[in-house]
Amino acid sequence: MKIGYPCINLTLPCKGDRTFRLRSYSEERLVATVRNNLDCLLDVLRFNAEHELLFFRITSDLVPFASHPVCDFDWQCHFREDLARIGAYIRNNRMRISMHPDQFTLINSLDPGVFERSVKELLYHARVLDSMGLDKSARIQIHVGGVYGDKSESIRRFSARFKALPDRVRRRLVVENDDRLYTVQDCLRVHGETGIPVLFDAFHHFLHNDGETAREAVEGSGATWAEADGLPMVDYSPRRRGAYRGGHASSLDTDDFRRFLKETEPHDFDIMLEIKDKESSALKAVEICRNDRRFSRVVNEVWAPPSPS
DNA sequence: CCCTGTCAAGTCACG
DNA sequence: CGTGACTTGACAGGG
Repeated sequence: MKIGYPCINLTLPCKGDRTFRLRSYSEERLVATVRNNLDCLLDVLRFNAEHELLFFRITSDLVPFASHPVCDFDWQCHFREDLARIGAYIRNNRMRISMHPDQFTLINSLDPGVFERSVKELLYHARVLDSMGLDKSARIQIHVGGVYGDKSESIRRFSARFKALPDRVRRRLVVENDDRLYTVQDCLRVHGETGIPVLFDAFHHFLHNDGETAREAVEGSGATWAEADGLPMVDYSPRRRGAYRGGHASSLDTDDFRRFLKETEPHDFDIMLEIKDKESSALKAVEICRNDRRFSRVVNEVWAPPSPS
């Protein structure tokens, strides 16, 4: 099990997700911003390595407007060495990486233009990971998309579109259950049609499910990951007490986290803590796993399949 | 320098 | 049919 947090670090002074307004786009502005973001990313990764946080989500804002028509700059070439250096650092420290394009990326959209823009956005994400020389355990997670009045048809459309995606995108894509439309069960149907691994989001599952326990959902989604895909990825946010819905709680509820770990034993996975205070909660999680012998997974050990005995 | 309206992109629920 | 939620900060223009 590796423990991580998404996109930004609140301890360090640098900001790794700097962007700017489309109106103020210029090549100089882009280069300066990407320069800043890459430098900061390496700082954050160093911080993570020092604190045994080996799972990290790289922000989609690393290269602002990378998939927008306004951007005709060859950032991959210009920043080749920086990207390669970051990738080497990730590999040397056995870090796990994910990326998560935002809600505008919809490969099952009825609108061909939306689909087209989504492919460009996915290609951008794949290029970031490719430029870093990361293997296919570095994943890009998206939701299934819209329902458009017919979920089965929309799942079929997702699957058909998926099969036609560029290989560099297809090999990294995973689907995540969302909080209103597609449950873990729905994602498993997508897996059945495409073979895509299913990323389990515990918070979304709590808000939207088909009656199965978190344990069952972890087992079902976990079985969709082949060895070359890397360990299953799980997103976890604390449920906010008293609020049925609402955003992520501001800090880790250690009791709830312990309960989740206990409930899902002995299944191993890498866990992303999507919590407002970022690395602060992730560090708490590392402490919990290290100091509590009741938990069977070993943090940051190289994973091996459970022995049959 | 401070204030504040607005920011690339989509979909669904709600009133 | 129009607006807000999703999630949230910070960019950038105007005073």
